[in-house]
Amino acid sequence: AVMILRSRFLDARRKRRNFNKQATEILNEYFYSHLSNPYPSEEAKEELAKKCGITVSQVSNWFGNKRIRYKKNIGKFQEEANIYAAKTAVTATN
Amino acid sequence: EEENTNPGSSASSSSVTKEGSKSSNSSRTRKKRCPYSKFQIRELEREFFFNVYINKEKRLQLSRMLNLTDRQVKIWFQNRRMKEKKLSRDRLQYFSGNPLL
DNA sequence: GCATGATAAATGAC
DNA sequence: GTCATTTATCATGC
Repeated sequence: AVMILRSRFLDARRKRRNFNKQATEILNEYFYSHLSNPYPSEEAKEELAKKCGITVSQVSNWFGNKRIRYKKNIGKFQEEANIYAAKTAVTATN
Repeated sequence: EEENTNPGSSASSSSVTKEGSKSSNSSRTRKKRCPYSKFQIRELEREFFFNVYINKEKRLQLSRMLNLTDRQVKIWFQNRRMKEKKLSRDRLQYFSGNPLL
């Protein structure tokens, strides 16, 4: 029994699984609404993790990857940026 | 699998002039990340098993054997300790979740 | 075939 | 020393 759990834990680590659409939505919302400083605090990470149903480490990984990949090719994310900018504009202006 | 010889990653030859030196740049050029070979990893892991903290003496010895700088060995142990800590955290979180069983 | 999440070297703050 | 991070690389999904 323990062996099963252990093996499942070991190979479940590096085997990648995409996050569900809702989680990605939440993460992107935060990222593009904090584009000038996309560094969530520890508390913010915990909250995001809870809302997304993932671990804090996964949140950190996501932001790390997002930051550098965005920086490396801003053009590729322009459309995505506009989408989330419009989405959060409502709350920003009100 | 090759083992990096010069960290400067610069071109060939000469080299050993106290690499890096600072002729001008203090740190503008970040060293390119180069994955270590299986052999290097095995030896590092072996030492880590005996000692999570490595002394300066063994560090120098190990760095020579693996053709790495002391700084690289030092950094490797630091990263390895962080990895161990994270593994413990994940393990705890995973088993506490009790998804099945 | 790239997109994406996780991990491995390397840096810097403290 | 720890630790968040940057960056490249790895491994997988699709």
